[in-house]
Amino acid sequence: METAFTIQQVAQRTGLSLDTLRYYERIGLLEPVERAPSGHRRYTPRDIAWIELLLRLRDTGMPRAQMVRFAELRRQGDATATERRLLLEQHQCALEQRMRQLEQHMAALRQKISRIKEVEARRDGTPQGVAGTESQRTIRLEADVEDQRA
Amino acid sequence: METAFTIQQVAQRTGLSLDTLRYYERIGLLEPVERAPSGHRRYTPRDIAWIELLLRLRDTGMPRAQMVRFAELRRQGDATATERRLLLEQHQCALEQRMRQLEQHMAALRQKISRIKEVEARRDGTPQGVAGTESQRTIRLEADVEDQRA
DNA sequence: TCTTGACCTGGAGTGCGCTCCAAGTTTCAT
DNA sequence: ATGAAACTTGGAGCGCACTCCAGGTCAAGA
Repeated sequence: METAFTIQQVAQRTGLSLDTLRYYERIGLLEPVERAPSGHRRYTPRDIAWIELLLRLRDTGMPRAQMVRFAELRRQGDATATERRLLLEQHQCALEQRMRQLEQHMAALRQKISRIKEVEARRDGTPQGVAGTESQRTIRLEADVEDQRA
Repeated sequence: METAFTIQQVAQRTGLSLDTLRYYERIGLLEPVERAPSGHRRYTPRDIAWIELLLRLRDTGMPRAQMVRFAELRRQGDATATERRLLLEQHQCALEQRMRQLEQHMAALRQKISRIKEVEARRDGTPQGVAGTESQRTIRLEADVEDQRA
């Protein structure tokens, strides 16, 4: 009737370690998992789905406290649906903002890379006659580093 | 000739704390900063530019070891330009991948939110006659949570 | 001169998110 | 029946990235 998974199987499916799974339960991210008569944990597909959601939230930078809060709300059932939705929407906003910031960082990074390329070009492309000493070039061209004012 | 900033000023400009600035110097992210005769740190605009680059790298998730490596290369001057560029390009790739992953998480989040909205709609939109007990609804509708199988 | 505030150093402390360990069951294949 | 593998618990340990503290020096205005 109900498929049940061992902690090992869940670890494989989710990529979490056994220790981490138990740890998440300890800190309240997972509600206490069902047990076999032996005391071994038996995870339901629902548990797995929940873990997968948690991982998304974690990977998108949701603070631990917020995740615990979300887990608590979930335990209280559908009555808290709106509150949970608001929490997720808030997180969504934060994530959007974060992504915009990353875009900006990316642009700056691209710029930095092309500045370094210029340095490389000057270095490789101006081999007038014989090779000058390394130190001369080193001193002359290091300017790229401080080019970063913007 | 050369503008110099106190640690306080740099903290304000960069958003880092005094302690963090000193800490970065200790672990080699910043090369030893110039000192006033008194022993107080005097940061140059170049230092600030470097810190700003570091912050970008940090905020885009570059591992600390890689940042230290990058700092070391920079100290060695233009001779290491290519190596530095490769390092940045590698980081850029990692960042692109990360951003794609975030997009996916974002999509999943949107889906999750609309599922919760359905729950809310069922709850609010089916007030046939009188209000039923809270507990009844709670049990019936909690399905949304395990809907997360994909 | 005195005091206040900015700065210095070395080192200890913190919170997060695991990760590892020891000592003791339980399960399972042979 | 036996031994290895899987599981349990409570608690200690770890790496990161700061953050705080004590005890001292330095700078500048009343």
